[in-house]
Amino acid sequence: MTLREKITAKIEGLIPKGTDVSLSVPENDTQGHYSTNVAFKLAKQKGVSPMEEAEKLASKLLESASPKTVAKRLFGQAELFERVEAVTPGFLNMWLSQNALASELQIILKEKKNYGIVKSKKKKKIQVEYISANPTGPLTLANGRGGFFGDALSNILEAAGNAVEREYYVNDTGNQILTFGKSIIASLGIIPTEEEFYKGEYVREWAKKNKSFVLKHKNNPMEIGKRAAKDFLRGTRNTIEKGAHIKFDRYTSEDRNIHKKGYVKKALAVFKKGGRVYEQDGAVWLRTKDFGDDKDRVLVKQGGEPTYFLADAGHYLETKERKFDAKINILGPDHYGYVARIQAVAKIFGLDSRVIVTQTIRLVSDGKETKMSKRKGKFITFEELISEVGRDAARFFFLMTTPESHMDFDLKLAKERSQKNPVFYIQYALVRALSILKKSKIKTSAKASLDALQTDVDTKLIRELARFPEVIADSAKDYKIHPITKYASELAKAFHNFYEKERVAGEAKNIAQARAVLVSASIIVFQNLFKILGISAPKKM
RNA sequence: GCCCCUGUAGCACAAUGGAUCGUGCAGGGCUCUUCUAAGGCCUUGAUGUAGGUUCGAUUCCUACCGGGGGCACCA
Repeated sequence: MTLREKITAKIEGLIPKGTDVSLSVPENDTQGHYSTNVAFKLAKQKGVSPMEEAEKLASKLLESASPKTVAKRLFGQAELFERVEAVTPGFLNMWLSQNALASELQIILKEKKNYGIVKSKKKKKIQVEYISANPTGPLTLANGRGGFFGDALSNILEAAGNAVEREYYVNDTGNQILTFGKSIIASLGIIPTEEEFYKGEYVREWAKKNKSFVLKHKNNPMEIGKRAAKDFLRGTRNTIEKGAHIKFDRYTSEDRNIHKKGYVKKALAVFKKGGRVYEQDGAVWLRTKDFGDDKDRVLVKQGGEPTYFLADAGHYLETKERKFDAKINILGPDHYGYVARIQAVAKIFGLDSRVIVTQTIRLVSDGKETKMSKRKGKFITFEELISEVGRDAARFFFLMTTPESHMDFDLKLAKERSQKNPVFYIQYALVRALSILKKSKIKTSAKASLDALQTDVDTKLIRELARFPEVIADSAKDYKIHPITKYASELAKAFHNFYEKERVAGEAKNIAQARAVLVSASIIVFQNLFKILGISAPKKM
């Protein structure tokens, strides 16, 4: 039970059932360690003044604590609050007791790497799909953004007690691969180029490197496209896994896992059986309008060929049949138009589905916009970003923002700023913590008395540590990552402040031992935090 | 034209309908005899415009003015 849950439970016990109690952590300590606006809600229900309600609640909270206090003290525990105050116009501010805070440290020491992790009895099986870039070239920054987001989101959902599969869906067949193959042939001047061909430098490079293969199969562009796609996917996997430390459990092949396993036909059969399709102009359409889409969508083209959309439907059916409770799909902004139709499909299959659309990254250079285009080959690749600014800096930089923010990105500035990236500030805090324990040579004992942790700086650090499970829980609920990066900065700030203001080595024994516990707990939380964010936990810098 | 996202300080970003709008970078000033100064402390500076709802609006609603993206039998 987190501190927040303990407080919430206490308040809920004093008010009518069904009233939502929400707690906030004020930035200013004079407004309490935790604060609630529940008095406003109660006042509205009863038609009285919020201040009156807040005052009543404040005295009740203190009363409810006191009868048990004596008994609790006998067992070495004290009450939750040190102080509760009602403040105009009706806020209820609460300060935790030193004992309540200190006991949280013992929990951290006991749970170690499980601190902040929810042990769920009924795990939900969730598939998270991200990146899924076409294997027709290098990864873009937008791919990278989605990749970092998906990776961290998967970590968070796992921490919240779910079983997560991280999936990369590879479109390794169909029209795009055909076009890709043709583009390669055209890049050698064998056939004339066309508007929709891929024209990046990487296309020509691959063609040159594989010239004999291209010449041999110049009448079979699909073959060439598939071969090139395989090569690019290998490069992509290398960038993602080794370069960016983005993990995947499964690379699902559209060709092998979906088409060849019959899921495309199966999906169509389900649609037909459910009366969701009709024929028009020689094509087969799905009634996605029934589910809020702008228009109905084609499943089978005039020539009898399935659309990508139908293949994607097959993919969703596969996910459903593999017994997932939910699927989260993280798409780039260029796929926005796709959301309504794929959600329609999910609904038809009865798959709990959520689509998160990340917004564009606008590439700027010296204040001017540079257009990114994969087909024209004008873009900064994800790989370049990682090698220029480093993986931890790149990851943190992207995770700091909400997915729906439109970022302006300047590689030159990013390089300049990579040295000043907040991620180093946070990692440095861990390094300092490790250093303290190493230099002071004090053994951390879980049984050490923590009464000596009395200064505001000590208390502030404990409070930040105790927020960790709360932040993780909130993020999992909202599918948001950036609050965690913000929390990481705040925790690091509290630690650096502690480092400057208080000492461990050289203090009286009881203080040194208590602070050693505090430092150990900090190390545990930093390490758990870094694991979830996917950044490295350095031992020295 | 229709749909989605978005407008906060010089820059990049935060803010479950809550209190004096936060953080980093940049700018100005202080700070290493002490567990790593990649640190600490102080400081300058912002909600696109006009209405509305509310005890309370950066947040919700309307209009306007900007920015990005999407509107294929491509994905």
